[in-house]
Amino acid sequence: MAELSKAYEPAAVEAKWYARWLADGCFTADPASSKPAYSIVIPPPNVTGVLTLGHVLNTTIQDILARRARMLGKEVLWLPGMDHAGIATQTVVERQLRKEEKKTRHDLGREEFVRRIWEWKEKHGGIIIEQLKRLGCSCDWSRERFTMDADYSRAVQRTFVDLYQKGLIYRGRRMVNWDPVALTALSDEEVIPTPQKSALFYVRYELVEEPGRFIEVATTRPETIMADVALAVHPTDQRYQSSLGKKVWRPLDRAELPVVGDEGIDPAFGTGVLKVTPAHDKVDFEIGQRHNLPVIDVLHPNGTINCPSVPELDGLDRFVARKKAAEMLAESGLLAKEEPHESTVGFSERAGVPIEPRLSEQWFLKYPRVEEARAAVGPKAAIHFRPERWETVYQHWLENIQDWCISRQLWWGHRIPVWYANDDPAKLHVAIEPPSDPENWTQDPDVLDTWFSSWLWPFETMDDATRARFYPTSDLVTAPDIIFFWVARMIMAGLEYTGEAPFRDVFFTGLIRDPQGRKMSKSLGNSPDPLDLIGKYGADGVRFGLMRIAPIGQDIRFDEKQIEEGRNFANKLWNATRFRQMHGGETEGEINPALLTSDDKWILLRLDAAIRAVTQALEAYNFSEAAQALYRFFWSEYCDWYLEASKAALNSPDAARKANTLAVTDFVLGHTLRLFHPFLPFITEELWHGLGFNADLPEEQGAKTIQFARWPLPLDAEFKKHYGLTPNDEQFANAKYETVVAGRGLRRDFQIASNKRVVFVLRPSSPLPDEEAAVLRILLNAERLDLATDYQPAKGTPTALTPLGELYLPLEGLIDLAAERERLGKEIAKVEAELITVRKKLANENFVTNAPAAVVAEHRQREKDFAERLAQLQEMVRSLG
RNA sequence: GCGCGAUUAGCUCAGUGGUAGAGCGCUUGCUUCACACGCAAGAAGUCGCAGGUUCGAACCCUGCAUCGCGCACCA
Repeated sequence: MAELSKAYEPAAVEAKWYARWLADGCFTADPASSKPAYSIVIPPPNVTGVLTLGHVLNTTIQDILARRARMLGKEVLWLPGMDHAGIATQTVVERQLRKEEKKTRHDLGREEFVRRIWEWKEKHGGIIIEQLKRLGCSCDWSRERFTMDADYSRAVQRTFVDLYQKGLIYRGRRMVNWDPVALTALSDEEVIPTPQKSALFYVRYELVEEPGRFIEVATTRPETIMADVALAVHPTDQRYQSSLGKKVWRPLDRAELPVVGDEGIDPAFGTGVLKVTPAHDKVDFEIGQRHNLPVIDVLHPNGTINCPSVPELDGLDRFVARKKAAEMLAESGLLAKEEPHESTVGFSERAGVPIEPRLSEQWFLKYPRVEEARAAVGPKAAIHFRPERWETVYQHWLENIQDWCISRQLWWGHRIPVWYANDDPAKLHVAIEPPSDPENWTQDPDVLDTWFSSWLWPFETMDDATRARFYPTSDLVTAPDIIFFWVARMIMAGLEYTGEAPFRDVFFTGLIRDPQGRKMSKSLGNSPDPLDLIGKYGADGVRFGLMRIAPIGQDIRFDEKQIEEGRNFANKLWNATRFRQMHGGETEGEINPALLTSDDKWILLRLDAAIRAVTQALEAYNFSEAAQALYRFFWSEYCDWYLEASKAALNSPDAARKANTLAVTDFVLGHTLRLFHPFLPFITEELWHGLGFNADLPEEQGAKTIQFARWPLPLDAEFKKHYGLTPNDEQFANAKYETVVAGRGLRRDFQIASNKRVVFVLRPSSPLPDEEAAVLRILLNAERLDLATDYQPAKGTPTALTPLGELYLPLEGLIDLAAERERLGKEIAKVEAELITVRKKLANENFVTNAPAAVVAEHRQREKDFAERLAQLQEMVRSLG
């Protein structure tokens, strides 16, 4: 056994073991293995991404699942990879290009720009992969995938062609969400509705037929007036009956517009009149369609005004133009008023600017297998969501699903596999391979939405042998904000292309917030760098700290303090193990049942309870509960009680007794390390070897690495019988520990420092073996513990009633009748209060007749105990005189 | 407007019908031969509010309030 340092130093340990695991191929999944399969695909992080706490939470959970599955004897595949992240990546490289070379992507041209992105990817991409390794993630790196890999790209294009041939993909001129910064269309899901303070402008439109009479229209967008093609009112609105069918003059860019009636108008909003601008609003576009109105587009793709007939506005940015247009209206007396207004505006998820509804030619997908996808998720269906409430959200989205705009006006991504004939653009060639006479065709310039590739991730990342073995995957761990983007779409793609649901259990994590409850964000700077945390506290500390506070599906308030606790816990584990090591010897083998102490039996029973609790919590995906159970067992039960109590045996001259205690210690530690391993992979591996638990094990069961050691099973009835573990043992040990607490209480009450060696006297209620007294003495940090059935304390000697008898702390100079009387008085008051509560309950006939018998019996027992105790305490007071 | 979640000790959170819990923080005492990233002993809560069901409610039901999140609307 190598000697362990005083404090756990994670850095070297982590680096050493991760390298060893990789070298030994521990994470590599073998499709030929005969073990049952377990698989997870990682939600592929963006190639531009760096590790966030959200990733840490997410991947730690996946690692726990994967490592536990290995310990359960499964063949595990945790398949990692990255997403090419169309807009994000293109934006990063464009920014760099502008900064370093003062060029745009158009200066380079498409081919060169894409080459630059690949260059960037090789150089800077995938930082996050190295960071995941630091965290200890047991991914099968030999199978790492990228959504732009050649064969993956081919699969994406094949999917496009297939869906086109099935008639599900079509091209159309539609209203889409336009990002005027990234200059591309977006899907509805990429638009974030955001409340905005703006202004409502009341604009006066003069009636053509009745000069001098005006209709007032409330609008938030005066800069689009030039694109107005009508005014609309509700057909039954009494106020405007006389205007229906008449015409009005359009301000700014003077023209005659009809006044139409449309059911879609809300008479209660503004003045009840809507200016119809089909080119720049989805609802207006629909009204325009219904009334056969023209479409006038007055915006350039980048959001500047395109209206040469109004030179004052032409070329201005849309927001500058808004102010200018309002000023112009005011000058010409057509602005009745302007009032503050709050409305919700759609923002581009990526560029962070308001999107612009825009009519354009795009590719759309009519989702396949919608009904099957709905049926596939539910309590009794193939896929189960945790927490279950997300199933409602999923169902609701699928119920109201709209066609998916899948084309993007970007250069970085999977090129749409469509060619248009040069002599007839309506003639299409839709195939993975270009036409045989490419000079006569032009390929569609657009690429596909990144999610159109991600939705194939669970199966297109696997080769045939891997897929045959590991698909469908077992668990998916992700955040609920991508239910629509990713989870739902993967289910549909899985059903369409594999005929199966792509996973069984989906675990949704919570969101990590800062201590004030705000979302972590770059702009707030409230997001700590997980690598800094790992450097400071160790990967195990970060993992355990986070797992302990991550309740099922609830948002998490992050505080570095919690990570510090994780680190402290790892250190505790380290030192408790070091204590074992200091008592030398090789790992002990068989436990001799005849030599077991009550403490030994107690800790074995506690271990049994911990194994059950941890296993049960993990099976329920309740990671924080599992971490709590481990924490409590190891720190409060093993370290605080067992380890201290075992010092009695370890310091005794009886070698057989000492060896047996070490055997129990080794049994408990060996099990504990395995229970901890999914949470704390590095330190448990180090200690597993440091203490030699790997010796004598077959290779597939932990000789080389603890990750293949068997997951602990609860102690079965046979084991308990063989070692004579009964509830009585547990009760006796508990009585002993209660006695210790009472004795320490006496110290406190009489202000005796905890390090001062004192003499305690116990008048035992039943005979107490010497070795038990020795344990009491050590736990009380006493010079001596005298057992005396006939002990006559001096009047006023501090006395505590304990389950093992009366415990005295006789010290010269401490005898203080008044103090002792007061102390006893307080205790009597406490017991009396409890007694009253219990008696009240028992006096209630309804309770006695209706409550379960066991509950009533329990109350009766308590009444008896309290009454007895009270009598004893009163007797003690009386004896003080 | 509709829906979902939260509300328990100063803080972060467990606790689904039978004596209110943990960690941190706080107070006090300890460099007790594994650990000061520690040990021991404490103080600390009308379980958001109001009704109801029940012998009994933090827990079940109804309503309300506050905070957060979705969806819809948004001229």
